[in-house]
Amino acid sequence: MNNTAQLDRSFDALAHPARRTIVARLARGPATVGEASRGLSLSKPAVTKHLKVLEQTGLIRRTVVGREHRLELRPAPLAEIESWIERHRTLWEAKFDAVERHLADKRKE
Amino acid sequence: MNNTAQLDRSFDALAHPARRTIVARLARGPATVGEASRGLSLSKPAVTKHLKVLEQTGLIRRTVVGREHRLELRPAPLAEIESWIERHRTLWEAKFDAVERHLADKRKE
DNA sequence: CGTATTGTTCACCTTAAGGTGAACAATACC
DNA sequence: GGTATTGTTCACCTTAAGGTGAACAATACG
Repeated sequence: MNNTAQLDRSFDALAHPARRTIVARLARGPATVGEASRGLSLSKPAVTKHLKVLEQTGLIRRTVVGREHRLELRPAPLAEIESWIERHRTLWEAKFDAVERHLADKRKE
Repeated sequence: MNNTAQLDRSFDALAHPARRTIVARLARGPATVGEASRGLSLSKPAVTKHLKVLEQTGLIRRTVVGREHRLELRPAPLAEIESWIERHRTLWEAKFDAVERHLADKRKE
């Protein structure tokens, strides 16, 4: 459940703006390579590499149909990241609230 | 609201297991550099560099008290990441559900 | 068949990330 | 004052990430 290596890859995959753009587009629905990378001013090899990262991370899936590659988002890694963050953020908030309460108690004295 | 550069830095900061470990510890409450990095088998310069990344990303804050540096988590970047992911994941789920409903409708025909 | 389209692979380059040991700085302690 | 502790800075090394143009592969289209 605490798969460090997978989280490494997921965070890393989303650290690049081009890859986040692609993910954001695929969140709107499947697309081909050309569609998913339109407007990113990147060479084709660069796009290919970014897609490979996303694919190996498990963030996207590819189906070759004719000469096009149809890409679709796989949200499981997103959910994993969200869960990791949510866990630690709320833990921190709990601690913080405890301190707040403690200070409030002291003010009452 | 859509601060790409900040998201770049935040995702990147959390992509390294050592930095995630430090963040996880600080979620339990403040700690010194030594405490926060205990058990990570890393040289001191390496720890210093990781802390610098976390600090510049805004994920931690440092208060020098005597010869110790007291570190505390700043959860805002975590919240930003969580929000980005949540937005796109739910968008995808909405699309997915729409397809599911469409298929269900077709099965009824 | 010839050619346009979609995308990958190849060979390469440059930069930055992550790591180290050694030296330094500042505070604490006896 | 001398020394231990806490942490950073310095100088360096190695590897991987990200980028490119050129060539290739496979399908589509006239």
